[in-house]
Amino acid sequence: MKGENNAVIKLNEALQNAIKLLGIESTDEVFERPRNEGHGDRASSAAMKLAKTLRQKPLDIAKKISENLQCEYIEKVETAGAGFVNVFLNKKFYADVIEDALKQENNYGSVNLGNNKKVQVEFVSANPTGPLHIGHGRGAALGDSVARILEFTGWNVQREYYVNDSGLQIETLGRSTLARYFEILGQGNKFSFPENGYKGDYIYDIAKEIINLEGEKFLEMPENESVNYFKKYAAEKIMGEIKNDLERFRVKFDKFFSEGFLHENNLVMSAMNELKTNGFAYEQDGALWFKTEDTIGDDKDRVLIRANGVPTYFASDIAYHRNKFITRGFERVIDVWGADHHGYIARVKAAIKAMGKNPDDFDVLLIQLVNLIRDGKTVNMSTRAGEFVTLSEVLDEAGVDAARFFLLMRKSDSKIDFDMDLAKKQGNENPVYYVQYAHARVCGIMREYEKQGEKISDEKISENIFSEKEARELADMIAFFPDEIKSASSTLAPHVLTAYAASLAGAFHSFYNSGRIIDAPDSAGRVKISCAAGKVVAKCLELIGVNAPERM
RNA sequence: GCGCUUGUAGCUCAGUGGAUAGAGCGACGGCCUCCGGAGCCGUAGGUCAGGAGUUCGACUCUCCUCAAGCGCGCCA
Repeated sequence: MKGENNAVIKLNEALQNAIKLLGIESTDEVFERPRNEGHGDRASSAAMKLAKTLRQKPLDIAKKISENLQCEYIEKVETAGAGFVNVFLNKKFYADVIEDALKQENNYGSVNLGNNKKVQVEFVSANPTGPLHIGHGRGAALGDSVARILEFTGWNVQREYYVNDSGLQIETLGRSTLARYFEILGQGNKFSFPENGYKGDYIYDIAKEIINLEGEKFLEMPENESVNYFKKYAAEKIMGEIKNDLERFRVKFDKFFSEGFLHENNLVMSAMNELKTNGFAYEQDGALWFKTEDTIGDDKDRVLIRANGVPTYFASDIAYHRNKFITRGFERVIDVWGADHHGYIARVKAAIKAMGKNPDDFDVLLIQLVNLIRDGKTVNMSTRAGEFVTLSEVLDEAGVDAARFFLLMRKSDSKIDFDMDLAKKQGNENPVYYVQYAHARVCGIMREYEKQGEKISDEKISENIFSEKEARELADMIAFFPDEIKSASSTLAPHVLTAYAASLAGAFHSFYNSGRIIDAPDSAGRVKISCAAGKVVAKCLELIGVNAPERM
């Protein structure tokens, strides 16, 4: 398969053929990497898994498998423990791994898992009521990286931001801004600040802008007209700032989808009618209710349209997801939500089932809180109270690369301590520099190599380089890259790649320190290995949206 | 009360049924005549929250208990 390593494929096929010779029709068994050095370079536990179906002792099966194993890369086979098959690889394997990785250039690791199917990733979707903070940054980094990884693994990806531009929150935003407008003009007693209003300083800034643009005319205007103007102005202004922050954070969207669009085109009501027609909604106490199927996990029926005729947020969300799956034909939909919305998943899945789609095609990635730490202390944040550190401030301080790397280092559903002091450090205690440095170091070597009038040759790598442990381990890391990509893509988990990149960088640094690369007996081959490592590091960084600098 | 998530080294966390549980930071001790020392090598550090079960085999799956966070609204 394109993107995989040919040498690795041959090795795994040898295992599969050996298993088939036992009378098993098909198997997807592949070699694993044993933890313990004494257990060889690759191991398989297939014999133990097959013991039941074959009704033989695991160790006997293991012996048969090892006798059947035929592969040009295998130097020695042992059976061990309860029924492990341990394989020792020859040097040709590592040489071929590097040659194949280099030959595939930018496509190395680009395994096709998606078959060009349409998938939508919806993320950030922060309400335009205030600036993005570090938590939104985590969602942005995650959604964007997942989208990059899916693209790399053969999915047809669309990135979308859902703009909650109608409803109560925007009303509150407008009223908050209008209240500040009156306040600045010394008429604070004539329009009171809403109870759950937005208290951040940015609201004052927007009010001042309106004063500069429109003067004092809203002091005399009817409240409804003023609020309409203020909410529209403030929301657009804030949305503009959000877009600027996202662009700076290297996050691009294909579409900003407006909630207002759903209402203006009557799509919410038509979705509700469809549910009613199909028996998934009923009226009671003057409201319209969604009939939850208990099989999907939600425990009670939910209101769709209130007795006063106003649809709930859930109703818009049903219409929105109907639009994704049915109107726009996405075969798979991935939403990135804050973990505090987890109770909502069952409800939306139930709705997706009710519209005749498979809820398994809908994934929600939950992101836990980001705990910002400065000077060893937690910085508390609350959007409404106006106490928060904005994403933009974090980027000013730590830079885009450190911010993205840190936000993607952990799996999304565990909370992160974002240590501002560590992120700012330019040293080996900061993992992002460690990884970037490996890349810059490779580039430095390549520059030096070319300065000496040399270049990467077609000549095969001299196999005896791989009698050195550091070279073998680096080549082995490179051999596993396609597997890491598969894992990151199928579990929608960029942190797999940050962890892998750090290990790969470590393997390269060790290789570098174990002996000279240029001006060595096998320098042509050693440069090739370095070059392959540099390219894989660069690809990892690209997939998490971090720069791979040539100089630092 | 019910549900979701989390609990692994001093700290922050990896580990989607395989062998003796790993990494980074922090601590301690070494390595520059040399391609980039933003680096490398080594040492110490564990009741995988606790208990039971399934399995040839459990950090991983099931159940119970404990602890933390978050949900359970005709809010968004």
